[in-house]
Amino acid sequence: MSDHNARTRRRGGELIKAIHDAVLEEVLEVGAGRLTMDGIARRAATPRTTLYRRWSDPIEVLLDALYHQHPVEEPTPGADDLRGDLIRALRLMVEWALSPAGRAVAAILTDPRSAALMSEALFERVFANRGGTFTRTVLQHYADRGRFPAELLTPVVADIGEALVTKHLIDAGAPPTDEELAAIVDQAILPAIGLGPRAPRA
Amino acid sequence: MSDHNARTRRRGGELIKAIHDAVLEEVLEVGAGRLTMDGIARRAATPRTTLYRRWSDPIEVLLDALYHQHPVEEPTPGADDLRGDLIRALRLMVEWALSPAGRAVAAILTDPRSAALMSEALFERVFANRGGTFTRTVLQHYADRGRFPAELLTPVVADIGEALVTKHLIDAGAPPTDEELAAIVDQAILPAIGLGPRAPRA
DNA sequence: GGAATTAGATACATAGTTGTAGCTAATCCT
DNA sequence: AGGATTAGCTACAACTATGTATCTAATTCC
Repeated sequence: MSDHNARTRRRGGELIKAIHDAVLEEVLEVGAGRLTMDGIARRAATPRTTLYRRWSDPIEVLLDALYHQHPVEEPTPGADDLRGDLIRALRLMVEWALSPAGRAVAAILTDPRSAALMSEALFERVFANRGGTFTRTVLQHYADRGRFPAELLTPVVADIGEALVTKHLIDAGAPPTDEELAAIVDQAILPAIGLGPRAPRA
Repeated sequence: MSDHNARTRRRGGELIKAIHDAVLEEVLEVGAGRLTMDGIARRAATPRTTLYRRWSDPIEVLLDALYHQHPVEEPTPGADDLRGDLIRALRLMVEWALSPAGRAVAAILTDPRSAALMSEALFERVFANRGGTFTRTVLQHYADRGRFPAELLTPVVADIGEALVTKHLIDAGAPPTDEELAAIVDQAILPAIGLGPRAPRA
């Protein structure tokens, strides 16, 4: 019961969460390169001194915020619907990519300073739920059940869906529609696992 | 013959080129968000005033530099070697992506300020030689010659190669080797145009 | 209830970026 | 050769971010 409705003094976890939220908002607005302690502090409505007590520069704050982000939902393969499960997996990925955390990761990856500071640990944590897990989880599930030859599930094949979704986000600047996700599944992923270009139904 | 060996005063085109080169170097080092007139001017060894005479802020300089970049080499489909031509097309793309211009584009796309200022014209100019042309040119060539059903050459299919190369660059932080390019062609592109996962030779 | 902790409000000297201005001198053009 | 451009140089005032220091007061913990 730490948050009745009082505008009292924040402390510990509550304060840190507010700061984490602030960096993620800030990075969306100004980009990773233009993050400042000042900007973050203003947005979190806290004095800069509070930031310096915990972090030494803006990128540290950002990386820390990402590190404490909730992991993304995992795709859970359902009935016996490979095609549908793939589409759902990609939809999950789109959702993540559009979230503050997802967009912050994009900002970090192309910022020289931030990228250099990104630890192995964070890389794992962030990419485990992004780098190829969405689609791979589903494909693995159906490969294990013999719906297609397991040796076709190569690293390249596991990446096809995520790669195309990422490219769409970059090129179009907008998330792919469900039809576009379906096209990716039908025209790129399914053919690669031997379910020919003309076999939309799994 | 404007450049004997004299370290005389630069002017017009020569000066502008030096400035363009400077921004592209600068953006690689500090990122799009941390570009400053000051930094660019220092690197180009010219007073800031010279910059202000032409551009109003660092991002303008960067976008202008990109706009005047030489267009990338186009893939030229050769003998009758679809697979080889695809690999060569992707190799061209990797080359471009690693160039100053290619990396600058990546920096711009995830920087809120820069992205907002990127004009339609520049987007076209830059993406026409990137967004999907490498692989598409080759595929179109062979589709026209009936090497595979033309209706399989959808937008999604034309993007597969570029998407996977991009993803590799991001995830691995390094360019794909020739073997990896071959895997992309064999396991993702060729199956999508009906040349099954097990048919490495075109 | 009292001590320890920790957020909030200043304040400040330093440093870097920004636009602009004024002058000098090299280069181009005819 | 002479006039018009335009780069190079220097300076400056306004602003912003950086770290640090100091003091006050809210909250937590025992």
